[in-house]
Amino acid sequence: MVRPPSVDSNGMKKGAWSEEEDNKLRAYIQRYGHWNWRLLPKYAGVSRCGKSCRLRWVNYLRPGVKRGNFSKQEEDLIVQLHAQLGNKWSAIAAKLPGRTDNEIKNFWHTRIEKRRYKQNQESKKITGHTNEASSSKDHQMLEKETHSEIETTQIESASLDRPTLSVVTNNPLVLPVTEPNPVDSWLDSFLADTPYNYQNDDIFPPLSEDNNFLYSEALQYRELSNSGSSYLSGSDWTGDDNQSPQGNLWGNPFGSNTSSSHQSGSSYIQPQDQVGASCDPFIDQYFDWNEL
DNA sequence: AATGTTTTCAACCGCACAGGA
DNA sequence: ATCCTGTGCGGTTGAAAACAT
Repeated sequence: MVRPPSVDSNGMKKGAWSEEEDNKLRAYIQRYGHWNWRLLPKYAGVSRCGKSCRLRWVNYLRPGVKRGNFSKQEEDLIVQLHAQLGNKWSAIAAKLPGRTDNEIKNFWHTRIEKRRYKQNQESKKITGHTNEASSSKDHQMLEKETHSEIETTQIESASLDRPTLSVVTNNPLVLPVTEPNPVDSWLDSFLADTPYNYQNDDIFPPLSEDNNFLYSEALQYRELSNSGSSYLSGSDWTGDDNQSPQGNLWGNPFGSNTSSSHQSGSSYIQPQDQVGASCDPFIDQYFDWNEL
């Protein structure tokens, strides 16, 4: 049920993710967090646009993401929340631990909405009402109907806030971002299940020439960045325009002045301007920036 | 067993918004 | 005040899987 892999005009892969890509992305984010989605794929060694990486992480790789059928309780909650919030899938997802907005959206359209459509059609047959509207229009109307039907339903404020992610690392360059339980428990379970031991530096996939940030390229970045010209192509998610990157290209997200905040339920390391280091601590192991 | 149809859901796309320069 | 960039969201797509004939 996934799109076959393909490569766009910018050399970016599209379509289904391979296990190798998943492992690279997961390993990188587990270690460093997602400090900049646009630049992240380069450092992580995946030929994907940042937007694709974010989506893959958020909807599939992120620890704690539940897969499989929705329980009756979850379904009821979705119905109730949709009545309150409408198509605010991310807001609904925030109340269902482990469920993503994409998954809930799909669930709504393929199960709940369809079931109601059928029920609606059946009740119309019984009451003798006919409807000449096209099926798609019917669908849209149904959504409005179902929305208004339960609009008055009052629900208890669900205290099921999605747990947030801890960035787990033992790299001294990375400030650990820790969250209170129950985060640790499910994250530990996840780590135990994964093929890599992400807390072990020796096992982390090493830099390689063909899939990571190259030394020469780093020099080029730095040179052009300092001169104020744009080097990177494809700053948009889709990678199909040529806007120049803004700021922080050489910021060190792992430095002493790193701060963190939370966005969409995960720890988010905010880069701070700090000339003298690359965005990737690995690069710093290989050469002395002061000599450049 | 072969073929056609429907269902499912991962992934794509474009837009809007926040925040920094 | 304006522009630019990064990010997140919601709608849509499309191919595999499941089901029906």
